[in-house]
Amino acid sequence: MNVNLQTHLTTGQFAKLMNVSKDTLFHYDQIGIFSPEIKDENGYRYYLINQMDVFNVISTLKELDMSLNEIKNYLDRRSPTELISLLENKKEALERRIQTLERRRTMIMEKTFLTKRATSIDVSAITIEQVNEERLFLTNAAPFLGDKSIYESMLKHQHSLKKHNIDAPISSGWMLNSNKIKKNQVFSYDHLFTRVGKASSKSNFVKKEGNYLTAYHTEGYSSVRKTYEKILNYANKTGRTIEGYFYEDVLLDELSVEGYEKYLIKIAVNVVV
Amino acid sequence: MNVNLQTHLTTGQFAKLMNVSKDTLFHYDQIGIFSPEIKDENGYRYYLINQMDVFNVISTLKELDMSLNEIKNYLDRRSPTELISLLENKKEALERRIQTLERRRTMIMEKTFLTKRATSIDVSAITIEQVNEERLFLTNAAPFLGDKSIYESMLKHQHSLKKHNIDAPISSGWMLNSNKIKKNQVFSYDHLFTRVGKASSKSNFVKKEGNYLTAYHTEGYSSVRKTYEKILNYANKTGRTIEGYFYEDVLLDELSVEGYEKYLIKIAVNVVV
DNA sequence: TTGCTCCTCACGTCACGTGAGGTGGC
DNA sequence: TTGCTCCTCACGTCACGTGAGGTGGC
Repeated sequence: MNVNLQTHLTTGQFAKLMNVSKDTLFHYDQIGIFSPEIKDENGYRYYLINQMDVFNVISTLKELDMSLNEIKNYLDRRSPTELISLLENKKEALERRIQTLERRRTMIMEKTFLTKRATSIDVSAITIEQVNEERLFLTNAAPFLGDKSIYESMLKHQHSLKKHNIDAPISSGWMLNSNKIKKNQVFSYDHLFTRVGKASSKSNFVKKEGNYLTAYHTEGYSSVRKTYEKILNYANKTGRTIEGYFYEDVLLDELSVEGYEKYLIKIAVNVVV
Repeated sequence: MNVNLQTHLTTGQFAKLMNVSKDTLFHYDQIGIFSPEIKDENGYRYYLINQMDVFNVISTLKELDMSLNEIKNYLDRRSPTELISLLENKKEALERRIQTLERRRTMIMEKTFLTKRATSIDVSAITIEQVNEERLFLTNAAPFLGDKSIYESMLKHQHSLKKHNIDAPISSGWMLNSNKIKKNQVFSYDHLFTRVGKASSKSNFVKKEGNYLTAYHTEGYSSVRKTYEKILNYANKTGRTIEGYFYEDVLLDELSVEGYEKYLIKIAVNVVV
């Protein structure tokens, strides 16, 4: 056999060069998608450097989410025109993928920020926060008739999000008109909101910038009303006027704590100082 | 059993809401990572809307490349501080991922462009092309002593790329000092180059902008010298002065054609008009 | 009753990974 | 001889997917 170790690479060498495991090369040989140029009598595989090109093609196509079978099929009928249409398809897929990952990245950063703040917060304090404008997507909440209406509202909100193609949302919460609390009416939410990012066209409501009277609730949803009233009392005592909606946000959720009772809920409402 | 179809979702409904298959939910139930809140006597599963949160957590972590087992482990010991360190890790992984995909996107666009042009080229023509500056990463080619030195050079180039962390390169090729061709010296390449994008700090050579006398070779590497001489003759005949390096690029490679003999090779050299 | 959904096995698949046990070249 | 690399099975794994065959509610 004409095996020159200067120019022919063993399975291990080629694997190293291509940043894959030897098993991968065995596997490719076995399914017939990529075999060494030379097989010695003793069964040793020898790859040529120029096989790198072919291997790179396979890697590239694989990273474009093609299965080995699809790749094999493409390679069997490859041509410049086939390649162009393949690449144009893949380009779009890739861009969608990148967008998803970008959104996920914003989500992660947002979540990290919120969680960090949540761990350093004095949950018993009432503060005034300067808040920037935010774009929200709202749906109406069902009139409150027990847990059932909460479920209904959430379900409806989810379906709306799906319908409007809002995926990987940043965060969601509830809204409640402050007049209801002022007038001591029945405690029932008006809207569910989902933050949609500044650039999004999906927003149907703008939460205006300004000063928000903010408090935290730590004892689970069932007693959340107490904190609404705490805010109202505080505003009355300090002579401030509450305006618009209460915004209810979850700072610590299932990602970091287990069960609704441990959630950290933030309640904020615009005040005219 | 207290099953209320208004507030409890069946496996199918929940699957639809979460954009996954029913099998996924069965699977999650089986491995104990995510089970329905309620199992009826007849074995029917019922999920609560608020289980969406938990499921979303799993989806999110999965998209951060965690295995179901890792996710289960994290969920079992979750806490705000654990979450923060997890997210910070994942953020970096995500950014590396996005970068890779971005590079791949440029590569795809570049490749599409080149392939499109390659299919519309008159391969027998010699033309003068206006070319922008390009940043290259060079390694020296081994002195030509047959195929072996070609392999050695390629191997060395690849190892250099790996060493300098240049992955997903745009395209590579060979360089040959035009004086050698002019003086009819032995045909042997001087460098291998890899394009590294304008912003990269990895470049160690700048291919200058200017007019490049360009021809194409279609009969495989072994006879490539003919086209070099064709260019030289053309320059002499038209009274142009050739300068610097010949750049040898492959326009159609294994991605679209099978085998070196079918490659479309582009050869270009700077001319002072 | 029909059509749709629910269930549980058990086996398949995809792209390798993981030993186990043995060979071969400097 | 030692250490490293090569090989071939065969079985495992991960995250489901795919029938097959049967049940249950409006």
